[in-house]
Parts: sequence; structure tokens; C-alpha cells
Amino acid sequence: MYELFFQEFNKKAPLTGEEETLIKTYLTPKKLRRKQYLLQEGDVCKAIAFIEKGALRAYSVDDSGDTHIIQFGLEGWIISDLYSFLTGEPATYNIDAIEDAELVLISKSAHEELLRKLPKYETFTRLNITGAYLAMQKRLTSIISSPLEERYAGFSALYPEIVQRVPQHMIAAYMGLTPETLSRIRRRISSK
Amino acid sequence: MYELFFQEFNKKAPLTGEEETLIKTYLTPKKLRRKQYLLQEGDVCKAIAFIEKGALRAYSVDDSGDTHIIQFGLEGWIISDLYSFLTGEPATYNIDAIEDAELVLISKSAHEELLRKLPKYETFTRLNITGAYLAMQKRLTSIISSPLEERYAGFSALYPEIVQRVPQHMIAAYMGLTPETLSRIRRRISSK
DNA sequence: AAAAAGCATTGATTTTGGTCAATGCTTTTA
DNA sequence: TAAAAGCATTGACCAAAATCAATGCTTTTT
Repeated sequence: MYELFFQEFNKKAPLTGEEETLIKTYLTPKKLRRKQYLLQEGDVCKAIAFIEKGALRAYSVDDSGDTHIIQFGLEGWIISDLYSFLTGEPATYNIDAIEDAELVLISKSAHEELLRKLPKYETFTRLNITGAYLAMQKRLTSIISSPLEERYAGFSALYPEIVQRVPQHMIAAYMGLTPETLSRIRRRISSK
Repeated sequence: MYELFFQEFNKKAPLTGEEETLIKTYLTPKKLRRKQYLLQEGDVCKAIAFIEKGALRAYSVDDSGDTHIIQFGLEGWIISDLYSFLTGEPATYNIDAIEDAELVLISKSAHEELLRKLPKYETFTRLNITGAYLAMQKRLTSIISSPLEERYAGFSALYPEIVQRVPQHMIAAYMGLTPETLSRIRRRISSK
């Protein structure tokens, strides 16, 4: 249990056996069926989720009913509404499972206590957020500077797993375009 | 010296006098004239810069000569090409001063040593990157989900300082549009 | 197994933002 | 202080993506 979680943790901050045992007492496993919510807009995000298995998405739905995907999550990634988690404000995102999933939850109190007790947990947290920041910056840069075709090509080169496992209309919602436009872009790319 | 820097540091992780003295030995002040580079694309980013005074921008220039602004920085903010700083790869951004500026530099070796020696510095770093992550997520969300007018209105409500101090064509480059389009949006907004 | 819902694709049309070009200011530079 | 460069605005035109609509699959649900 928690294999992947500790594999990732040890990459970022190598742990002793006792430390692992200690951390385990703070973790909660959770299974999610496809289409089930982990979090709904308006609720407070009570935990950070590490993905052991499956695929999830964080998204919002605007006034006109369009969904906008903020983040995908696959095995080894972390997903949450971090703003809500940190501030206790109601979440502005929904998070649900695109595939059946197995998660490792870290509750707010567990997070805070681990930060206080275990410097390696702060390192783990710092490196996670740094990685997420750099990934998001890459995404943002490509949005403001690359033409659409390049953007999609870059995305599918960087995240082939997502392209394989996630329906196209969700990728369109992630890229900020309509499914029709994405379909046409794919055709243009494949005909070259 | 370093007033604002320690003010911000103490907000995130309160320091003793000795700790402040220690940290000061790792810091380097730097002044920058308007239009001077702090970093040029292709060079390795050797330091993180905390802005005591002035305004800077991080940006890239694409093949067709268009500039794309990744980040603005004002007093109290941190600016760098973090990816280059952390990996030692050549920077993909330029950073220069929009106004004359006073900076506090933290070199790579200083950063690493402080992380090792002083847990509070890791906390400071973690909270900085977390704040930057949340700010960028807000920006990204508004890009993929809000219509242009709303995006500009949201931006100028959130960062009135930037709107006042930075030329409009740079704000256009930050939002991923042409100066002409931004000018038209502003007119539409003001005529309501 | 049949019905329904979800999905990707394509076409026709409309909307939005980009491009090209010109003008009048203001700020730098010589 | 004169010349030049930089900047914001406006207009006419063009290109790209959104919208609306229809079709044929595939997957889910009953």
C-alpha cells in the first residue's frame, strides 16, 4: 500500500523506515469510481490527493455551462484545490475521476502536523509545488506564445498518456478551445 | 538595507536577530537602470532576485519577433527564470527593468546553503513558490475561461499598480494579444 | 438486445481578434 | 531644441476560431 507515494517521496527526500511508518499513520487511502467526485465546487477542499492509480481532472463550469479543465492528474501526480485547501475558502473547482482511481489522501491537519514535525515532509511539499509551478509555467507560456497547432503538438508530445486515456473533448476544455476546433487541428496535423 | 526583503521574510517565517544577520551574509544588493538586463536568454540564471524597488519583466521573443511577457515584478515580488536557476540549463527568458530598480540577489550556492542550514529559509521558499503557483493558476484560469473584456477587467482590478506603471503594449504582451486589440477592449470597457 | 446518451467529425455561417496602415502625441536622443 | 523613436489609437480588411447544425459511431444504461 502507498507504493507509488513512497517511491515519489523517496525520490525527493529519502526516508528511513521509521519515518515511513510515521508518515503512514497520517495517510488515508480512498478509491473512486469513474465519474465520482473527489471535490465539488462550493465545498471546502479537506485533503490533498496523491494518485496511486487512475486519472482525474480538476475543472470549473462557467455561467454558460462550458467546462474548463484546470488540471489533469495521472499516477504519481497530486491533485487538489490548493487555494481552498490552504485558506479554507469554498472550492472553485470540481475534481472527479476520469477512470476508476486509487488515491492517498493527506488531510489538512495531517499536512500541518507533518510540516511541523518532519522537515523532509516540507522538502517533499516544496519540491512538489515547485514541479507543479514549472509545469504550469510551461503550459502558460505555450498558451500565450505558440500557435494552436504547435500547442497541441507540444502537449501530446509532453503528455502522450493523457492523449491516450482522456477523451478529446476534455483535452479541448483543457486547451481552452471547442471540440470542433481541436478535431480540425488534429486533422491538419495528421495530414502532414 | 534589505528592509522590504526582511519584512516579507518575517511575515512568512519570523526570524531572530541572529538569523537575520546570518542571512544577510548570503545576500547581494544590485541596482538596475531602466532597460538594463538582469538576465538574457541563453545565459544561465545565477540568482533569484527579490525586488526592493522598481518594476521588472520576464519575457521571451519568438521567431517572428513578438515578445511574450511571462511575469511582471514589482516591490516585494521575486523574479527569476526558476527553471534555469534550478537546473543550470540556459535561460529561455529575458529579464529586464521597466523602471530603475533595486534588487536583493540570492545566488544558487547561497540558496542551497540556506536551504540546508536554515529550516525557516525552506519555509520562506515554500511559501513563495506556493504564492507564485496560486497567482499563476488564477491567471491561467482566467485565460482559458473568461472572455477578453473580463480578463482585462480582472487583471486591472487585481494589479492596478501594474496598469499604472507599465506601458500598455507590455500588458498586451502579457495577456497574449496585440496592442491594437487591447486598446479596443479598453475603449469598450470605458464606454460602459 | 434495444434505446439512449456521449462522442468525434464535418460543413456552413458568424464572430472575434489579427494584420496592415496611418495619425497625433509624448518621450528620448542627438 | 530639433529630430527621431516609441506609443496609443483608429480604420479597413483578413484570418482564425466559435457557433449552429447534422451525421455516424461507440459506449452506457435499461
